[in-house]
Amino acid sequence: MAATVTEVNGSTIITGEPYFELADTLDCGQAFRWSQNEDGSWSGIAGGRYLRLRKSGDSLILDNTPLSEYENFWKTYFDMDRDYGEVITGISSDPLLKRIAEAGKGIRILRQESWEALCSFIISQNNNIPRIKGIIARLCEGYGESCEGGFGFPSAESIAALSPEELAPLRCGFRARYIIDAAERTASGSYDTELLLNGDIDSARAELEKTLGVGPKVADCTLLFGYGRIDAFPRDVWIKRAMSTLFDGKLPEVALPYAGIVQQYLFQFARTGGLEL
DNA sequence: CGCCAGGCTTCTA
DNA sequence: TAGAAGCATGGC
Repeated sequence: MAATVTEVNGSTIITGEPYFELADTLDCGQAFRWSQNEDGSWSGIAGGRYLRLRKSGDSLILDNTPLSEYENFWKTYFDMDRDYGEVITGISSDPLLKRIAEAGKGIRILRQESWEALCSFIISQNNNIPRIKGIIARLCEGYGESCEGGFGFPSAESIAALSPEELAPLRCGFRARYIIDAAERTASGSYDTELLLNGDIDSARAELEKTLGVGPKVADCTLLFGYGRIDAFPRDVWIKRAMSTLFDGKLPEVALPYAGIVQQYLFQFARTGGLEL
C-alpha cells in the first residue's frame, strides 16, 4: 500500500500515507516554525519557502505546490523516502516499544536545514517550547529575508556579522554568544560536513560540540533533524525520565537502528502523559 | 516568592 | 574528573 503522489490544480496531493499526521509531525518539538490555522490547516516556512498544507480524508494537500516543487524540496523535508511502517514493524518485537510507536505513528522526522537546526536547538537549551518559538520568530523577523507568508530563517552569514548586544531584541539571554559562535563556524565552513553526514556518530557529535553552547543534547538534535542522522539519540529531561521509568535506562536492542525516530516517539509519549499511567 | 523549561559553561574540591 | 552553581527569560 504505497502512497501515491499527484498534482491537481497546481497542488501536490499525497494519498494513502498512514504514517503522517500533521499535528504529530509539525508540533512535536522538532521544528519551531509551523503553526496551525483557524481552519485546521498548517503553515510554515522552511528552506525559504512558504507552505500551507492540510488533511482531507485520506489525503494530504500541499497548497500551491507543483509536483516539481514537492520533488525538489518537500519530499526530502518530510522524509518521504522512508518507510515508517517498516520502522515500526522493526521495533515492535518489544511490546512496550510497540505501544509507544503506535501512539506516535503519525510522526515523521523532518529533514531541516542544518544551520537552522543547530541554531534552533542552541536556543532550545534550558528553555520551553513556546518561548523557543518566540525567540526564533523574532530572529526570522529581524534578520531573515522576507518571503511569501513571512520570513525565511536568517543566513548564518547575516548572524555571524552581529554582536551579542545586537541580538538583545531576541531576548534569548545567555544564548546570544552561542548563536553567534555557531553562525561564525557555519559561515566560515569550519564544520566537517562529510563527518557530520557520514562519520561515526560519536565523532560527528564531537565535531558539533566544538561550538560554544553545544553539548551532547544539542549536537544530537542537530544531527538528527539537520543531518538526517537517525542513529542520533538526543537525551533531554523528558527522554531521561522516560528511559529510566520505562526501560531502566537502556534502549532495547531492536530500537538501535532507528534510535532517533524512537527517541521522537518516546518524547511525544512522555510529554503527553504516557509516563503517568 | 519559588520552580521549571528539548542544557551547557564555569567554578570548586 | 565529578558535582554543583550560575546562567537570561518568562510562565505558572
